Amino acid sequence: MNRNTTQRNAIQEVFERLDRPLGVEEILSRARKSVTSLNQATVYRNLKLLVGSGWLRKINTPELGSLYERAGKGHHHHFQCRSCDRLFEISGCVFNEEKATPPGFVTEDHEVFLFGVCSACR
Amino acid sequence: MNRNTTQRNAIQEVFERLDRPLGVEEILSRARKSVTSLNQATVYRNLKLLVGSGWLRKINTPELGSLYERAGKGHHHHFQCRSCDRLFEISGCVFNEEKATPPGFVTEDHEVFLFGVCSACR
DNA sequence: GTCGTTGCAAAGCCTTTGCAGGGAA
DNA sequence: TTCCCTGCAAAGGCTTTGCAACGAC
Repeated sequence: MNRNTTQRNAIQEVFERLDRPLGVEEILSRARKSVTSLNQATVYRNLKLLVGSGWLRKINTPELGSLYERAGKGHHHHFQCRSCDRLFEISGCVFNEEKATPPGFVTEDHEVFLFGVCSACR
Repeated sequence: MNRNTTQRNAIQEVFERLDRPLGVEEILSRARKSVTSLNQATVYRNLKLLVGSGWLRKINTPELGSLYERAGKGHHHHFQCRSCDRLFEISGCVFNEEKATPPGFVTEDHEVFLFGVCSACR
């Protein structure tokens, strides 16, 4: 079974504190404030482990590469601010899957990304 | 100015013939049928050139990496078949940007990906 | 004492770039 | 003849993996 390590705890604490989608680089630099020796490979391994255990969800964004967010928030979409390059969670979903699906196709899932300027950058 | 090369012509012909989003690997292998010596670096360079000239558009998909499609088709979205891993263009857009935008945010653009099974695979 | 975990370095993808030769205009 | 374009190989990002030492239990 999984063990409790300071490295993994540091990574999880970063997510709990910031509560928004994060990239590897930011996770690494922030978690290093508590565990100086933290290695990039360790971050990758733990992100994979946390995704596998259902604690994290991986988001493959069109413009920011792969980001990670806490799982279990229900279906939602994301907003990318082109000014500060941060990704925000948009709760709720007003997207009509049925209307958008071409005849003959079967839609199982969908993903929406909005791009623009966030309230803090305006 | 740009010159007319057999390599670039071969690449463009692949798009004209298939008329759907294509990845580098598929472009390369198909274009090689007419230009055997075609190199991967040449494909990358021409794709960038064709995007720059407005002939192609680059699509960064969440699950299939970067694909390219002919530009100038107007705003539309994409459907990814999880059975054959092909990307389809969905004409029209029933997405309400305003409704989806969080208060205080400004949306300039959006992107939608549907996932499921295409008509051919059903 | 186990065996999951870590750091480090090497290796793997995908994409870009330097360079010298080749070809379009 | 010019100089854009190509093939090849090397190099760059990002991510994964092999290995020996380490540490949780």
